[in-house]
Amino acid sequence: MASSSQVPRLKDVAAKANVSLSAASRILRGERQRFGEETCVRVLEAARELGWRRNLLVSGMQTGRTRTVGVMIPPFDSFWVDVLAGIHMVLAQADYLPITVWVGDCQEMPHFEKDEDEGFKQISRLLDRRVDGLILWPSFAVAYYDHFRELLERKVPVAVIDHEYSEDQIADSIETDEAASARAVAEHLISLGHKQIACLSSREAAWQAWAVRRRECFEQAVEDLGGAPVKSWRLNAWGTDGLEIAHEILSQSPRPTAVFAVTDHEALYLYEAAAELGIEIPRELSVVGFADLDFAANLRPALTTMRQRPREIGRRAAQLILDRLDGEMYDSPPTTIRVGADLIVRKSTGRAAE
Amino acid sequence: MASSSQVPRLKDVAAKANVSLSAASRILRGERQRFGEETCVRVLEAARELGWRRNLLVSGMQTGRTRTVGVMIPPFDSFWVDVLAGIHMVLAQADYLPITVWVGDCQEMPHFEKDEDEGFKQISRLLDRRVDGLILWPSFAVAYYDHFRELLERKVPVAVIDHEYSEDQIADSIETDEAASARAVAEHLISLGHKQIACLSSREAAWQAWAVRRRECFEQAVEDLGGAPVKSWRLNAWGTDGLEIAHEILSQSPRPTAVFAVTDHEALYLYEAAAELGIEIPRELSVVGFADLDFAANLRPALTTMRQRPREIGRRAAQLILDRLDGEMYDSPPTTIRVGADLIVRKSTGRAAE
DNA sequence: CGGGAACGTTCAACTAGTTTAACAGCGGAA
DNA sequence: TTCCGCTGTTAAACTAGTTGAACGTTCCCG
Repeated sequence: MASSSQVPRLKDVAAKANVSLSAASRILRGERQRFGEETCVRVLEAARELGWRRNLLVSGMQTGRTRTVGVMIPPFDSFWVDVLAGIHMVLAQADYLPITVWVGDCQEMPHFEKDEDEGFKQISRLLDRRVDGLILWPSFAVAYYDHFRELLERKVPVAVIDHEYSEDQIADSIETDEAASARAVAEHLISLGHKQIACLSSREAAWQAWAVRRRECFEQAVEDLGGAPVKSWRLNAWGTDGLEIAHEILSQSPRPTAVFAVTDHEALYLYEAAAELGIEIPRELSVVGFADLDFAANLRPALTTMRQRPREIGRRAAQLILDRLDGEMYDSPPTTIRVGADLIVRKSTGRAAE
Repeated sequence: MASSSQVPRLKDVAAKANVSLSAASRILRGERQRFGEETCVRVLEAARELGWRRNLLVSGMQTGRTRTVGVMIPPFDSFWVDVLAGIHMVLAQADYLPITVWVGDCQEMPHFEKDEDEGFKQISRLLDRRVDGLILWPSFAVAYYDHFRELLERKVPVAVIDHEYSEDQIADSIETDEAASARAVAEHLISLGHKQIACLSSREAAWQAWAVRRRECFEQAVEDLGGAPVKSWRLNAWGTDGLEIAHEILSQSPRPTAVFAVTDHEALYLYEAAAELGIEIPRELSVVGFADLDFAANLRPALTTMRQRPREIGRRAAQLILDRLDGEMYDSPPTTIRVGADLIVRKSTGRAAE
C-alpha cells in the first residue's frame, strides 16, 4: 500500500479498526466508557500496529498550550549544566519538553552581550513555536528586558535565575541565598583567625547582580563579625585580567591571609598567581571559592567552597513555571525564591599564619 | 478592548490594516508584487503594532515540517557541550530550532542504560511534536535502535555521533578519525623512546564502540611502528574501578613508561594513582589522554592529549540533517564522516627513562 | 470604447484532529 | 408495545492560518 511509508493519520487508524473518525479520536483520548471494550481494544491495536502517535502541533493549536518551555541557559559550566538537569527532570516528569537555546559559543561567557540580535532571533524562534513559559539566565534576562512586555501580554510566565529586577519585579526569580552563604564563608575564615581578608569579585557586569550582592554581603558579614574591613577587587569589563588582579592582591603589604573568590573560576586565578609567587596554599594563604564546580575537588589543594544547589534551583524554576501554568498561582505577583548553599571545607583553607 | 491581553491573530492584523484575511496572509508571507506598496506597509505596520508573530504550529501542520531537530545528547563533559554548541550554531543559522533532551542526571555517565523507559518517553515527546530530524549520542543510539524502524518509515533523518552501526548502517554517523589519531599518539610515544606502553580503555560498553576502535587502532599503530605489544586494560562494567586499575597498571613489572588513556577522564585515574605511588609524571611516566577536555590544560603537569574537534563534529552532524531535509541527499545511502584530531603536546609526556 | 494591467476581494479546500449535538439501531425490561 | 440504555454514527464548527481559482473594480493606453 502507498500509505506504508507515510506518517499514519487518525483516519487510517479509524479505517483499520472499522470505526468512525470521531470514535477513534475519543477512544484514543481516553473517553472509554461510551464504547464497548472490544471496540476500544480494536482501536488501540490498530493505532499501535500503524505506529500512530498523537500530533501535539494540533493540540497546541487547539488548546493554546504546547507543553513546551523555552530555556535560555548556556551549559557554560557545571553549575549551569546542573541547573539544566534540574529543569529537565521536573519538566520531563510533568510531560513537558524544555527547549534550550543560547547565543554565543559557551566558551567565552562574558560576551553574550555582543550578540543581542541573534539572541532576539532565538527568543522569536521560541515564541513562534508558542512555548508556554520561559526560563532565563541573568545575562539574557537583562539583554531582553525590553521584550518582556510582549511576554506579559501573551501571558507567558517567565522565571529568571540569579537575577532579581530591582525596580519593577516583573518575573519570578530563583537565586542562591547570598546573605546566608556569605556569612558562612565569613564565619569560617574568622574562626580560623584570619584578619587580613580580601575578596575577588567577577566583572560585576550589569547582569551579574549576584556577584555584587555576594561581595557586599561578604563585606557586611565580616564587619558584623568584628573583622577588619575587607578589601575587594574586581575584574575588568572584559574579564580578561584575572591573573593580573590575583597577582596584585597577593602583592599587597600586609598581604591578605585569606581571599574569598565569588566563584570557583576566580579562585583559579588565585591558585595560579600563588604558584607563580611561591605562596603556599593553605599554609600562607587561604582561598575560598563559590559554586563547587566540577573541578573544585580536583584542584591541589582541593578547594574549600560554598556548594550551591543548582539542581534544586533548576527544579524550583521549572516548578514555578508549571504552577503558573496550571492555574495554581496564575495571577499572583512575582516571587523570589532563595535557595541555600553549603560550606564544603577542603584543603585550601587553614589557620592564619601568625 | 478585550483583545489587548490576548495573543494577536492574523484576522486582527487584517482588520487593523483594513484588508482581507487572505491579503494579510499573502503580504506577510512575502507575496508583495500583487499588492500596492502602501497596502503592504499598512499590513506590516499593523502586524508590528499588534505584536503579531507567525504561528509555526500551523506551518508545521500544513507543510509537515516544523524546522525543529531533536537532539539526544547530555551536556556530560566539555566535549559534548562543544558538540552541542556546534549543532546549535548550524541549526540557528538555518533558522531551525534544536530541542535537546536526555535522560539521567549528567553526573553518572555510565548509567543511562537503566532509564530506557524514560528515554523512550523522551523520544516520544520529540516525535509527538514532529521534529524533522534527530541527532543521537552513542548510548541512546544503541538503546533505541529498535525504534529506528519507525523513524525510517516516517522519513526522519537520523545522525549518530561516535557510533557506526556495523551490521546494517541505517543512520548517518559522524566520528573522530580513530585510526589517524591513534597513530599520532603512537608516533609521539615511540619517538620519545618508549618501549613499555600500556593502554587504559573505558568500560567498552556496547555503545562505546569508539573506545574499542580507539584501543584497537592504538595497539595496531604501535605494532606497525615496530613497538612491543601494548598491554591494555579496561574498567569494569560500572566504570567504578578506575583508580584500582590505574594502580594495577603502575604496579606491573616492568612498569610501563607510558600509558595512553582513551579519554582524559581515564587519564585522571592515572594521575591520582601515580601521585599515591610517588611516581613522577613525566619523568618516570608519560600519560596521553584523548579529547582535550576543559580540565586537561589545568592539570599539573598539563596533560598531553589528542584534541578532538567537537564543534566541527556537531556542525557536520547538523549539516547532514539539513542536507537530508533539503532534498540534496534525500535518498542517498547513509554515510560516515570522519573528523580529524590534533595532538597537543603538553607536560605529561617526556623521554622514556633509561 | 475595448482591453488589459494593477489591485484586491470572496469562496473553498486543506493541514490533523477535537468536540458538541443530534440521531439511529438494538436488546431487554415494564 | 413502548421506552431506556448502550453503543456507535454523522454533521458541523473550531483551532490559525495557507493557497488556488475566480471574480470584481479602477485606471490607463491605444
